[in-house]
Amino acid sequence: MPQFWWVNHNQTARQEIEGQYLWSPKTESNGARSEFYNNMRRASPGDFVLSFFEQAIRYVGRVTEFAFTAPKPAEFKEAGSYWNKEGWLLPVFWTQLDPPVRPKALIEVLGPLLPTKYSPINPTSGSGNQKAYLANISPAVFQTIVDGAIFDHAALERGGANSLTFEIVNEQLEDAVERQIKDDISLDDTVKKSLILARRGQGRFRANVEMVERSCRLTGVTNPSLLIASHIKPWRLCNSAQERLDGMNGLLLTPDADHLFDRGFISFNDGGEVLVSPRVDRTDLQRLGFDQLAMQRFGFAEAPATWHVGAFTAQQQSYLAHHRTEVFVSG
DNA sequence: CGTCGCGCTCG
DNA sequence: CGAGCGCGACG
Repeated sequence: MPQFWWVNHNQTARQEIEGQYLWSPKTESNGARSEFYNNMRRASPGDFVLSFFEQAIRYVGRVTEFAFTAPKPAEFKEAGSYWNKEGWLLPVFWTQLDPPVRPKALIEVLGPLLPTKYSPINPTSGSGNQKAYLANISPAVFQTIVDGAIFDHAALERGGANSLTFEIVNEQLEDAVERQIKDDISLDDTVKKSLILARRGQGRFRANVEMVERSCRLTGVTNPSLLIASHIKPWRLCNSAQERLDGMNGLLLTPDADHLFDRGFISFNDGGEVLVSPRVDRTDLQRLGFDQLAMQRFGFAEAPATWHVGAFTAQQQSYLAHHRTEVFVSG
């Protein structure tokens, strides 16, 4: 069952609709957790989103990918200057709602349907709630808004095919980092070459990882030609040449395990336990190609959401600790 | 059109 | 308390 969401984004709606995404900081500027920002990680592919700005719902969107870590979009300019530079990017395919729907006009019907906490608008006045960003709403609220207006439901269904995906955005972010590396006069050419090869898990980085890791932690596969040298702390988020080339910042994974790890669907804790993100259920894991070997090896069909894959070194643990911020923890 | 201050809601 | 992707007034 899809979920339904409502986003208040008066300040950035133009950019976010144009770019087919939503972006939020991970926390408030003082570090406090925010239910509305955490909802960015709860939103799943196929969910519906209502876009609220200038006091009306003007667009309807469909989530096309899980959220992932990305810098604050440059096109925001002055808007949200107090937000952190790093946040969640949620790909959403938007279509226009015509005519726009003013919640205030429907507030008598809408009010009782709204949640008592974390509501996107005041249930009696119908005014937008400044505290709110991405708010969870009931199917009834969604239906009430959308009734009477027109949006291209078929386009929303097709939307995923031609909208932003993790691969495309990640590619853009990595390209920008790669340009910085190439322009960095403090790095010599051999280091630059190693750093750029490391992006694809090749060269010196892979050799360094192979000194630490021997097989895929999830599937047990040892054949090097079947394994990818994957960064624990993602290449695009590393802060130095040292981090990008550090063998302790890598794991050897089969491609499907790498896919799940890279997106934060699975992670590892200090004790070497596998953590499965609560936003992914078992059928999702299977659909995403979770290796049959792993299912046999760990009895996944019967097993709890965590299982043990062996100890990590202290340095690996420090990288894993960063990666775990990628894994959504409920509450 | 942008800025400012008043709200309310949340931790 | 302070923080926040709203709102309307005022220029």
